[in-house]
Amino acid sequence: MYVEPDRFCAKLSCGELVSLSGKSAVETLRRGDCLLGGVLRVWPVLAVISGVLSLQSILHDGRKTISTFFMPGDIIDLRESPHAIRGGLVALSRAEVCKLSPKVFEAIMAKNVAAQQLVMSNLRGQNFRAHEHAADLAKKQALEKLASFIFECRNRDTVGVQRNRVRIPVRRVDLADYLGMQPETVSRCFRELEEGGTIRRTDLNSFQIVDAPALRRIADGDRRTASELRPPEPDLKVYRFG
Amino acid sequence: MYVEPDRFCAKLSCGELVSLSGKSAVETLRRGDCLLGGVLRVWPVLAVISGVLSLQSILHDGRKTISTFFMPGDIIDLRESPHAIRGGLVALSRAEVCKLSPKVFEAIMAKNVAAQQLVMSNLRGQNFRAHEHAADLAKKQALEKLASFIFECRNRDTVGVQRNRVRIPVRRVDLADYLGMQPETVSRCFRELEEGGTIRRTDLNSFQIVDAPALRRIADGDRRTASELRPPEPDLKVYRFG
DNA sequence: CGGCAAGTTGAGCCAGGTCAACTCCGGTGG
DNA sequence: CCACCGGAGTTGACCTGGCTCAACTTGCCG
Repeated sequence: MYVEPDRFCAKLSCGELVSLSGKSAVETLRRGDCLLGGVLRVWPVLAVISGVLSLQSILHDGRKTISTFFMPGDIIDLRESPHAIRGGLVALSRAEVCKLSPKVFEAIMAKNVAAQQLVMSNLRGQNFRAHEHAADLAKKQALEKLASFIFECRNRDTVGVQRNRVRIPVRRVDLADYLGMQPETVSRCFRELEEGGTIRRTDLNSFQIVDAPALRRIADGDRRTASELRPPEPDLKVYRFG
Repeated sequence: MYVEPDRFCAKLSCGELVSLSGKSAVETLRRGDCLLGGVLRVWPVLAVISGVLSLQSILHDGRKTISTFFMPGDIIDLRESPHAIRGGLVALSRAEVCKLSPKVFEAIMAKNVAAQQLVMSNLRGQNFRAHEHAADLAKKQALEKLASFIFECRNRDTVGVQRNRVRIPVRRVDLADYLGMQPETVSRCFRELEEGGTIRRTDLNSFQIVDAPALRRIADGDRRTASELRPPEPDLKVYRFG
């Protein structure tokens, strides 16, 4: 599975870190703070130190979508993203980002192989998650999307105290915007999971996975219950792709 | 806007290309051919030479999703994608891919700066498109998604004969799987766009954009018609993010 | 203990999914 | 040349998951 890379800044050799710091700056954001086009054109490369950021777009009539969450260790590289206009990079909690000068960043990427591989790996990870997320959004039902998100959340949690304790690091509204649903629906789905005995909530934003296999099955769109599974896949379906 | 990079293979210096070729191979695929987990673990890095490939996932009950299209010039790097199991890389048309040895690929990335930047840029482009796509899937209606796709399609078309002639390079079903809707709905939306005078179809898979601004407005979720736009935005809405 | 933001619950409705029938088209063989 | 076939796309009628709107509860902070 995806392994959280160490923080970018911590990985560089000393001299490079200095030259990097020379032209970059750490900035602290409060929830709701938004970096828009102007800033991002000057600083299109950021490293997330702490907190959660989101890339969001706003439709003309106010519909809001969060296309991705950025978490500590992520390198945000928006140089190929000419939009940044309708929408922006928004902090969803208190957050620290390290603004990197693209020029210095490029220089480091060119000569420090370790840094380069780290960044590449992070980028691939973002890509992978984006694809998974697209698959979730496209065809899954609300409950399935939420189940899927819980796993995503668990996999990304760096603190990762115990394997089946999960903390949602964002508000319901943000979660809804990320999953392409309404906060009301998110709420109903949480209740359904809890009533089905799949999770048990502790406080508002954290809970425990009681029945992980069942949750996995829900996330994968498998509507069978545990009891229906006894005969271990007698009919092995073969899918014709294309 | 996003500019299609040249083909990977064409950009490398001669010696590197040779060393690359030494451990890689071009493979020709027919529509429906599918590269699954096994192959992808050995060859997780591919360059698309021609044709269209798709990354797809299958839910347990048969629901299929295409999370992304890969087109000529794209570098497919699935090393951070441990799934590849439920789903796979499927050719949507006749296609040629160049299988790259990860080891050689890494070596080239480490020492050839031009190649490295090319690959990085392509990866960022994929990321950007994935984010846009997620935004489309999450909150847009069917018609808006289709309009959005038409622009994506136009922007990526390397042949790009004329700016407002568009060719859809995939079947309806695949388009539906990509946009998270049913082929029937895609069909209905095409009709709606045509009846509204926004596009004019020539043959089944290609058409002409008649009213690009209107199409843009639809894609952006702006339901006003051209006539309602006369007063140029008198009320400038300010969105509060977060 | 007020006051506000966040989250939850309920009732009604509609965009788009589903299913089934039909059309259109390119290829194949008699 | 036409008859036939199968895959692809389209159309219509019906139904439902989740959006909407409004009211209510909970939690947090001074």
